[in-house]
Amino acid sequence: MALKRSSTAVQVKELLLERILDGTYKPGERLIELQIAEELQTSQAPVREALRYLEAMRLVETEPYKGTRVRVVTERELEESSQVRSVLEQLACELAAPKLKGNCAELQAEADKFMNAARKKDFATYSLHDTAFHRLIMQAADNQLLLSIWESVVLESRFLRILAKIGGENLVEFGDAHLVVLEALEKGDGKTASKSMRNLICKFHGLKI
Amino acid sequence: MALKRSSTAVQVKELLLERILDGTYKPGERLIELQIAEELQTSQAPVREALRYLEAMRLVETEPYKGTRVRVVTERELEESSQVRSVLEQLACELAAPKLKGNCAELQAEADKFMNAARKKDFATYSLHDTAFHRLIMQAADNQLLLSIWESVVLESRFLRILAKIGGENLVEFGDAHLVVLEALEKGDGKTASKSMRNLICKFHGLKI
DNA sequence: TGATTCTCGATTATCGATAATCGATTTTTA
DNA sequence: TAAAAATCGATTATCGATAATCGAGAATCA
Repeated sequence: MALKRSSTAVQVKELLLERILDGTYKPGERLIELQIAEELQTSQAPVREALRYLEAMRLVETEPYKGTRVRVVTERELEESSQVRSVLEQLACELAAPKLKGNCAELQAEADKFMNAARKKDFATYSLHDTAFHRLIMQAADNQLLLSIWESVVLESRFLRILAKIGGENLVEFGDAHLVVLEALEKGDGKTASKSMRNLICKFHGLKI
Repeated sequence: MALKRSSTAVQVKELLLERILDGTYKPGERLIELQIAEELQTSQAPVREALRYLEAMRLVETEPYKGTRVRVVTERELEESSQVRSVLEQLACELAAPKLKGNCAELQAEADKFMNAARKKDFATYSLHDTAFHRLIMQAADNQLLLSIWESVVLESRFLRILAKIGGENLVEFGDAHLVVLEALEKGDGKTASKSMRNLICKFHGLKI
């Protein structure tokens, strides 16, 4: 029963992470150590450690004596992360295909949910299940490093911004493209799945490759 | 002239990083905060922050109240990192090809050096220039995220361990495989370069894909 | 004896205080 | 008056001290 407690620093990290992702802290906003420490009834040291984690995750930037800010992700960086994501997911499809052959019930369930949301133009729900769909594939690939890099890249390319770019009109089309991947995986055809996945990410994220 | 000072924590991080990579600290070895602090004439706090950086880089592992150890990279994880590396470099070749078309002098220089080392079975020199060769391509891809992930993955898959697996006998063959990539890049043929690169990494790192 | 509890030194986790630095504002100076 | 210097509040960087916890061995007990 490895229920491990976690240090204050880790808890602070989790909280700050959540707040950065849900937009409580906006891009560019300063994170003031003593303010956070006081709010969370702790001291400066654990907060600083938490910020070092987030810095390594590229979610915040720190300059000596100037403090820490939520990183502003530029359009260019968003493109960069989509490029990287496309090959990470391509690899995941190849690796996951054998395991998912004839075993795609969970994937199908998520696909149903995001297709439903797509028809209703419900971005939030769409995003939730789309991400879950992709994460299932990443997990099935059974490569810890791949998964952990993917998680951090997905954080970087805040999904909602990508969806905004795709636009409500194309949401169904975008969802449909996922079904091709799903079919290929169901058949265990990693080659097709990985190609389709890469195309889907590149196409809808506006990459030319 | 952005010569920025760096905090004690960053300096400590750099030092520990160096020592982990050059083997001063062996895998599994404990890093004791107050010991390091005393050695470096600083206090515990900056050392802890440095360890948080290294933790996020997956170079060390920390358990609450048990301390921090240099991570032991298993054979399995080495494979995982090679898989990831193969697609990162594949992408880099695609992206870098236009820029490197007819502009591969630097790459050629590194290739000459590692081929020379390969013939002499000089692992250390080989490793140096092989890494430089790959890094030039990664840099030419002009994607900061890709580069930074690649750097961390390369750290993870300590190169010398990979080379040991390849063995002195095959070093020349391994080096030769790089020349195919080089030729394709020189022609600006990203498709061929990226395929050859992926094959080369997979084949010599013992992956089946 | 074999298992359990207790004790203790080592180490990590956290805190509160102080030093160093920043940026903005005010004051001084030429 | 415009530039330079001094000042000041806010914040980060670092330190030293203390609390919490761990692991290993000693002591205890059945």
